[in-house]
Amino acid sequence: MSTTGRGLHGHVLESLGPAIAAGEYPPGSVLRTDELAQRFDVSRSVMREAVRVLESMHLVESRRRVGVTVRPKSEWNVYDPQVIRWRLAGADRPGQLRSLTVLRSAIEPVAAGLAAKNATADQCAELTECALGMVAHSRGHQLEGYLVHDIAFHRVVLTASGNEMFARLGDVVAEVLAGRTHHEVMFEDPDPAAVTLHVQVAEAVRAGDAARAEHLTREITVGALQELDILAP
Amino acid sequence: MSTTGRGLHGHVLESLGPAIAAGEYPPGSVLRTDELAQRFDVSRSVMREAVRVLESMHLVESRRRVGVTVRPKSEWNVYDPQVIRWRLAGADRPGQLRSLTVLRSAIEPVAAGLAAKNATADQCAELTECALGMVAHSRGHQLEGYLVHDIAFHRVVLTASGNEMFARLGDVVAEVLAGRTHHEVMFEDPDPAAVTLHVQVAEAVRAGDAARAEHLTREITVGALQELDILAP
DNA sequence: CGCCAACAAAAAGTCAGACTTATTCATCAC
DNA sequence: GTGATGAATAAGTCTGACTTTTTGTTGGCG
Repeated sequence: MSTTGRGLHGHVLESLGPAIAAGEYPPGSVLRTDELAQRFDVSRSVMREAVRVLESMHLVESRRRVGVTVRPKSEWNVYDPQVIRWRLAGADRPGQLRSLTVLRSAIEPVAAGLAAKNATADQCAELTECALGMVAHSRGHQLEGYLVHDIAFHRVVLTASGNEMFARLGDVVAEVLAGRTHHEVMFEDPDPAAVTLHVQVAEAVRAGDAARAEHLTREITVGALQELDILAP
Repeated sequence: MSTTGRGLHGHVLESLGPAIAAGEYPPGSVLRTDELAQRFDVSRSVMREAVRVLESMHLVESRRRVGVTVRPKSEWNVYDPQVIRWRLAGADRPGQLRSLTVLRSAIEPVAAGLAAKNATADQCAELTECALGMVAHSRGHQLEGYLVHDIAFHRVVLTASGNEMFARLGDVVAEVLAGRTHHEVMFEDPDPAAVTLHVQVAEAVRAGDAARAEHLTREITVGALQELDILAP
């Protein structure tokens, strides 16, 4: 599932990245390339490549004579899927999940509205298929099957919006939904009302009713916010 | 203004990144590290570091025996500020500006609503200061001064929302606003209605009126969409 | 006592070359 | 035609020497 890990430098990243993302090294901490190379038992070339990648994510800054310093969290490229994964794997997973859910609540309704205008016939069909799959797996503890269709549903909506920025949030939404199912309390079957809303969104998109698609999706995201107690009930 | 450029590998990136982002190399194009190193007159080590960064942005993929292949645009990390800058500097600048403006229209109203709940007293003061600055520079071709306060205003709102994901869009919004002023037709003074809206948003945030702040900001973004003919007038 | 300049140390940056490894393609036997 | 064998290729890795920038210190001078 993870995209990195190929090559030695990937291996190093997989170990060092999460550590930094988890705040193990407070902002301003200084790492030396040579020391890191020794610690991970790789050559300086490999370690330098890893540092370059961390630098491109704005997790660290490399300066001559001083070393590799960890940047404050406020400067990180928090939209980098890799960084998101690393943070979700770490200590501030709950906070990260909250931030991302709020982001969802802003993006997805607008995306659904655009999808109603721009979705192709194929995408409409795929959407109803996903919604029906959700219905089919909504009862009797088929959480995994439900999740698959839920993820696919939201991914199609984001893609069908026609906006590339929205489309690229598909992976993020997938992480959030999967996280909710796997790590949060989610032993019971999904809320029937939420399932119905998804079906209705699919209908609205097919009908080209942008306002309705947006409104219904907003109700879905409001539900997601309430689950995390971000909104008052 | 640009964060990259330090070191040889930065120079290479500054040249190769925009070229790829501009679509100069169609998806699937194959580059060889050694050839690139020769072309840019740098050592392989340096070129490898540059390629690693491009790889972390998902602009290219490096595979043994085949080379460095350019990925399809749909896989790029389009939220990477560097990638955004590169694309804004290239041929599909208009499309990029449209995508980002739509993104703004989704994010900023929600951010303003949250800001109304979470903004500190300092942030409220800063906000009104920005709004007043906009008013002060809204007449008599003081576009640069107006822009500075406009950017600051939106940055404060995004930061005051308390959501780190929103906060990190400050730079993106700045790019969009600056782009509109510098490269689009913007010879006349800003729309007085827009200026008023900003002042009112500042008031709503200070008053803690989330719904009003969100609604007013939505009106601002609708105006931005109309400017680009994304919405019917 | 304070300030500026020269100097020395430290760590990243750069380079060149040799070697390893995975992958692909072509060849050949079956 | 299919599957195994092998050679070619380009990335991956390592090492060691060298350069450059930055920082902190030292020492001289006002």
